[in-house]
Amino acid sequence: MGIIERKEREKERRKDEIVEAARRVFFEKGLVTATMDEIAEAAELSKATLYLHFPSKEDLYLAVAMGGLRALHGKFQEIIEHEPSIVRALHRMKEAYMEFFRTQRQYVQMFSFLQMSQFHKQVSDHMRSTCDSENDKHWEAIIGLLRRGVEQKIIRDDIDPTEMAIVLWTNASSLMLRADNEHDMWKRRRNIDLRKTMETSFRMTIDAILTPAARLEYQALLHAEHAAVHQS
Amino acid sequence: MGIIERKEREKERRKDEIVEAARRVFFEKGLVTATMDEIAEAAELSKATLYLHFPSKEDLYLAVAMGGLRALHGKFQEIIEHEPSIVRALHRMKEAYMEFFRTQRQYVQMFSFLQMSQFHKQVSDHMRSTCDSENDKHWEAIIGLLRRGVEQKIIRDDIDPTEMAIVLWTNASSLMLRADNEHDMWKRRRNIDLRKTMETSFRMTIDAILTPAARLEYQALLHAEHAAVHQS
DNA sequence: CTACCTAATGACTTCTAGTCAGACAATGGA
DNA sequence: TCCATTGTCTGACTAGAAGTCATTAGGTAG
Repeated sequence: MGIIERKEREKERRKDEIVEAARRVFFEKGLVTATMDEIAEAAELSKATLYLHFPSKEDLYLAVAMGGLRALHGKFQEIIEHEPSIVRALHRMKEAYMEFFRTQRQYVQMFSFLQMSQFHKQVSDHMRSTCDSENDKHWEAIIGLLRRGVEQKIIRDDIDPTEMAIVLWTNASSLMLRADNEHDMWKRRRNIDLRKTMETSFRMTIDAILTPAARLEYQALLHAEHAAVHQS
Repeated sequence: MGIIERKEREKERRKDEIVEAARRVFFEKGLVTATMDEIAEAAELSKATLYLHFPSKEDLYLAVAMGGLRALHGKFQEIIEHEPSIVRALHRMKEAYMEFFRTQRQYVQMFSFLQMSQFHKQVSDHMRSTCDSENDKHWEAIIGLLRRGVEQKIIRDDIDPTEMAIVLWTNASSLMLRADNEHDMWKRRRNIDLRKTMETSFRMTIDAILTPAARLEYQALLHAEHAAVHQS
């Protein structure tokens, strides 16, 4: 009869509206300072209605974070599917990663929250498993790419693709978080640019896992880009 | 007259008692779930008394975390001062680091909290600057060691000691946090031991920053240790 | 027109961080 | 010995926000 489906759709849309309102409020105030009343006001709904759709503030926060993760994952997927060169794909994923957080800084803290299990006091099992499967997709994509790299002899065969995916992603995230919090402090006190430190760290890791031939390709790529930047 | 000094001492001791009680409660329940009433009970004081000594729950939490950081820093300092070989010092610091968090897992989340600025809603300026100077000491120690490494041609001279200190510490911390949260998940789903991943990541980074001669020393050290473990 | 179902809400409860006026205890002087 | 002072401590309180629920409103089917 179609009415049920329409209601389903409307319910989903309502949920999305709430998440979008929550995103705005959380972006501005962060998890702790933002209140459900403020989010309700931003969504032009009553607080009780929010609780019809999300069982807790933390669930709502995670829904916002998952939206961000999906967006970033989409960019990665796009690169993985369309870039034939694995070396270039890794490089472009790093660029996309930097760009994503440069333009949407607030996701840095949100993604880090996923790791802070002691703050997950009220997260529902349903949301937990949603996060889980979303995360799994993300890991699968990166691990798959590295695995292909090993098969194609781009990446050394004594490297475990899964381990290396964890190392790359975890290191990038944590340096990004530090940059988000302490960028000015390091610049001021010790004249360190944490953005550059991230680049250094990434480059070092990639250098360490590539086969000699691939390393040459990577260095040529960096060199070309360097030249291009200095030309413009 | 000595009485003032005695009062000072008693006040300090009282503060320490509160921190110790808080540590027990925070270790058991984490920042969010633990309540000031519980901590007051554990300290055998009223809640109002806690607030005479610490202006907020977060301040108290950070005081506990700083106690942990001081303890770890002490172990590092000990190694730095007494171990003449920089390669061995780095290795022993890694061991001390792993051991510290193996025996006191709860500090993993606590240290990570330092980076989650969005949760610092009520931290006093005084505590902020205490953390700051405590952190600074810690960084100075690691950076100093790496700088000596460069001077002694143990570490490659194109490495910036400050940058590398940040990379080493940040990467270790973030993998430790992931291991704390997701160890079982990775073991179960993909048969990955995150402890080993941490070792791999550390070894790779050290390998990448040492000069060729020092790298031989490092590999010999790992080899000897490996043999010793297999013998016992 | 009525019965029903779902979405929505205002008013409510509960919990906990943080406050404050006043009790209590130790010191020091008369 | 007694009083004044100072600093420590606490029970009872307030404020604010998460989460709940009985009730209302609006659309749908018979």
